[in-house]
Amino acid sequence: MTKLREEPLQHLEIAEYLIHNIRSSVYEVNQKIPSENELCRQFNVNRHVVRQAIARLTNLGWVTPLQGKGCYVNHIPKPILYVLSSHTRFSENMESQGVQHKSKLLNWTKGLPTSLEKEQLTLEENEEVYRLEILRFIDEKPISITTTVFPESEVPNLDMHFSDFQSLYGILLEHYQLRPIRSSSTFQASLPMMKDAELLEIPESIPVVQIESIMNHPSGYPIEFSVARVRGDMHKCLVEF
Amino acid sequence: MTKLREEPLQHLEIAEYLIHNIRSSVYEVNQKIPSENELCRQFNVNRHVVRQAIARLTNLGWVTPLQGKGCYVNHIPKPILYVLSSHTRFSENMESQGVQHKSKLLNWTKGLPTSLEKEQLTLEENEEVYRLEILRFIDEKPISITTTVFPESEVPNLDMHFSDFQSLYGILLEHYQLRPIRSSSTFQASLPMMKDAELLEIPESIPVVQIESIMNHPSGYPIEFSVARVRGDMHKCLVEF
DNA sequence: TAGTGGTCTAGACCACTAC
DNA sequence: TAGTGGTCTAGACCACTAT
Repeated sequence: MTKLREEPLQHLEIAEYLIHNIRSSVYEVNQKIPSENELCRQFNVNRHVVRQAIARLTNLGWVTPLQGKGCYVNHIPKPILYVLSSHTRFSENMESQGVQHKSKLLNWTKGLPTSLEKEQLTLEENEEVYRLEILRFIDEKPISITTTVFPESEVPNLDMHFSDFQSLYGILLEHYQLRPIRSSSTFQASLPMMKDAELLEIPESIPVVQIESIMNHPSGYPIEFSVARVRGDMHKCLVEF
Repeated sequence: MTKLREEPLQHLEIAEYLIHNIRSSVYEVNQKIPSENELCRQFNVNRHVVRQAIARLTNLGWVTPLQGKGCYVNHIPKPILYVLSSHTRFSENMESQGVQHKSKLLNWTKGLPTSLEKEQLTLEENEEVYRLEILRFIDEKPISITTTVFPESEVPNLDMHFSDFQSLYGILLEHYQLRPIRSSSTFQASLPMMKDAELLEIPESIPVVQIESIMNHPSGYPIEFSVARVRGDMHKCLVEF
């Protein structure tokens, strides 16, 4: 009996075949790739091998399998440009590019800061903070989750203005005549936490950029510390010097 | 016959168990986790299920399996801070933090630019460029790959200075009295290309930050366009305003 | 030689979707 | 009901490492 299989790594070959077909639009965006059983017949391999190949594509963000339906080719959007400067805000950035956007307040708390927050905002002992979690959308698709923290003393009764939440900076400007100025930002690529991946509707293996920013009061002291987790594939950040 | 299995998703449970044990240092860094067969016995499941769990950990960057040896817990380094400003360079950044670093010229070419390069460097028709690929190390571990492009006219005979390559900016300063100034940078998270993942010695599922920079001549026109792919887990970029 | 991870086959049952 | 992807079992052979 001669062995049918001469070269190993069939799952890699199948993965490459599939990626090639996606790249060359043989399988079109938002359409299905052939079913697992179909690919088994096509390559004359066990279903497990096909599933290994598809797992690879899923991890790399090419496709999303849906139980009972099929395995769909993802739409990889052209990344939105986000200009990082001392004065730019999310809304302004999106509007300057003519992009339809939206924000949603996921939840908020008032209480004692973490030690990191305390340090970044140079808070006094026992000073309380407002902590907001905001989910932002572009073209109805979630793009980022931001956790942002203010000293309670700077924005007293902030939560009174949360009904019909639209824009954080709208609230600050309207009710506190406050226009925070970006002092510094750090950014880093990482994999999302499971909770963030769910909210952003991406698999756990799609990277996010984590952007930590410190915003100052116009008179110079820090009043906001925020940590944003942004879909890496939808977002490109620009800094000019 | 009662079914032995009541709840599904055993591979997820095993993955969580393993991650928990890594977090709490039951399995220590640079040490092995139990072998696949060991875990099969421990959880009384098929080896395939255990492998699914380990694949998950591998994708998330927790462990690296080595054929014939075992599956080792990765060391997740504290990210190096890289300050992005108009004048900072890689070497200076590393030295200011007292970090041992090194650069290696992987290869270089001289020829016509791509359309992107031509646009970014505002080149004339048929103007040639030097294109260098540089691999950088911190503490002997690869951290980034940079493709950097110069108009040939700005650095004539650049390749004459590549023997004993140490620092790109050293060469520019010594032989051309040139100190490029950062004009703008964009950054974006993504998964590495296969070739980059190999050079950076990371699995394909570990994210990288892609940083595109345009550097100007002191008199203001662009003379360098570079694209760096940096290990996301080893690198944190700081911008001050 | 024994143990490890890498690959593959063959077959089963389940949950979900479409019809 | 048929087809899809999700999960799991049982068993095999391979390549590599340690001894």
